[in-house]
Amino acid sequence: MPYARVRADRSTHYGHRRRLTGANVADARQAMYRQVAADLRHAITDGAYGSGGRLPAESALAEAYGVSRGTIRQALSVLRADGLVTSRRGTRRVVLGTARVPTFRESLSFTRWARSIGEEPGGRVVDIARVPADEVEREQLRLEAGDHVYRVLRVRTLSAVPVMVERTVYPERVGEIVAACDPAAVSHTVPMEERGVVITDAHHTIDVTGADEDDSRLLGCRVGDALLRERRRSTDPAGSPVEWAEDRYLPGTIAFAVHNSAAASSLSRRPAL
Amino acid sequence: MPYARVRADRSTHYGHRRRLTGANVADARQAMYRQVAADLRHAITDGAYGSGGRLPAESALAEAYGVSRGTIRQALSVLRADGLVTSRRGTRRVVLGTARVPTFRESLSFTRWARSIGEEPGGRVVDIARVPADEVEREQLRLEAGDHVYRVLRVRTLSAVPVMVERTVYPERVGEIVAACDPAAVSHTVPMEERGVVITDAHHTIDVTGADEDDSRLLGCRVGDALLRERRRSTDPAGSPVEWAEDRYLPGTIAFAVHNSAAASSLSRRPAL
DNA sequence: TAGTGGTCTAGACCACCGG
DNA sequence: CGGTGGTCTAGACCACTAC
Repeated sequence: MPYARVRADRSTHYGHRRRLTGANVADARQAMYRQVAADLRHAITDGAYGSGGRLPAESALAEAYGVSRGTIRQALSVLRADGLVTSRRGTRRVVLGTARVPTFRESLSFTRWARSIGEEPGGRVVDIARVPADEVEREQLRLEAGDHVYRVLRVRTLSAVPVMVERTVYPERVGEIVAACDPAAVSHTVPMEERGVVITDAHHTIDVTGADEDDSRLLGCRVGDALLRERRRSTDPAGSPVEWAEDRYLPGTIAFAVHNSAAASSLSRRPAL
Repeated sequence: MPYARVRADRSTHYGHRRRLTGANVADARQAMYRQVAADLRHAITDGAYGSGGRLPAESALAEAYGVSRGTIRQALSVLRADGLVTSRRGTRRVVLGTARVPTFRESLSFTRWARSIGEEPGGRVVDIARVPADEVEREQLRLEAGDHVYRVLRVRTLSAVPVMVERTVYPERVGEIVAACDPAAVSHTVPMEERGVVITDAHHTIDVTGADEDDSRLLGCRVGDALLRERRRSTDPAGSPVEWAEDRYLPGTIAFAVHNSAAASSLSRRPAL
């Protein structure tokens, strides 16, 4: 009975408000559909339904959680986007996989990601400079001619072993925060968040490139050796660019995992320039 | 006035049904929210709002399209998943980018993708065999011991130049379709669809690997040279695995583009094995 | 044919952003 | 403060699947 969890919480915290209408039931702590989604997610990754198994009907879930069918559907759409379940007319939803799906924040921060898999992350700023933005940077960060950016070159480690070189360009207001960090700071994401810089969207391009002299020196490979490259433009809730980054990984250290579906795509091939 | 388009279509096809209740208005051809999403998508990629510009309010769109706010929100959630717009409480949605986002089907089929960018795709089956599934294949395709699979080795070309080697494993019912194709058939996806094999979900893992002897011979590179690798497990609407594929691209030919957001993630790093 | 998820409506209250 | 998107409800009809 996976859905007992949320119900218990709710009768404790909000039970007396059950009869109220509108959205006042939610938002108090977290949206109801998120609680339901989290609950079902745990049930699925715990194998409560098995791989290829069927979920209860929406109507059954609605009754069990004491919410409307719309709220249940909202919760399930989260799980569908993560690739945990399919759905189609006529039959109950089917569990596609039981693997845990990292949160968005884990997917953006090398530090959080490393810790989530039990590794010891490290980082060292090799070079940082405040310079006028070039044309590409102005385009990517949506800046005006004459605006300045911070360019940061940094090597990232797992258990003290270098695995990735990170070249990030920040608009001035964000770069100032990074520039104030200790060069050996493990995370830049955390100080940024503490200063109110929030990332809600990211565009990624993944391909292969050859190591240059910086890469060679920092990663201990030869110039020209192939590296897995991720380029990323991240934006805040207002849609303003927060960073433009190019990460280069030693082969064999990491892989990128993506899910897409007819309902929500998000992955595509692109000609490599 | 981007939203004039759908309205015109609708008054032509369904205008007389406007007053009906329930979902009978939709489904007839395509869901209303999909029409609205497609219309807004075109408006955005045509630059009608500019990059960083604001969309009309949901209420305004609802009135303009003659549908409820819920339907508009459903349409906008599609665009948000594609990374075309942000959204947050308090302000209108903002356009994140104006680049066209490929459809899910384009993202799965090398042939469709190549044509969508104006390239001439080709393919040649180098080897195909029906064999008992090994342990990994049984796991990936959710098969029983003793079940057979088809293993297909194929080289893919753009303008007759080899760019990718494809190793695909199919369960028997799908493999039979592929085995019946001309070895030089440009597309396997199309015959599969004609026989009722539909793919609705795909899990991808992207990393770098070294070329083996087959890759070397077919792509004209040296053994050990780095290739961009995509491994993919695709499932049908019922959640049954349809294929398990490993594609290896010559560096510099293609890149993968992904969007993710706090609202709908789907991208993650993984330790390489 | 019964049960399922897909689509749509009409209305409500709220948190949040900006002027 | 008004306007915006976020959340939730209650109900309806339908397309589709599986038996």
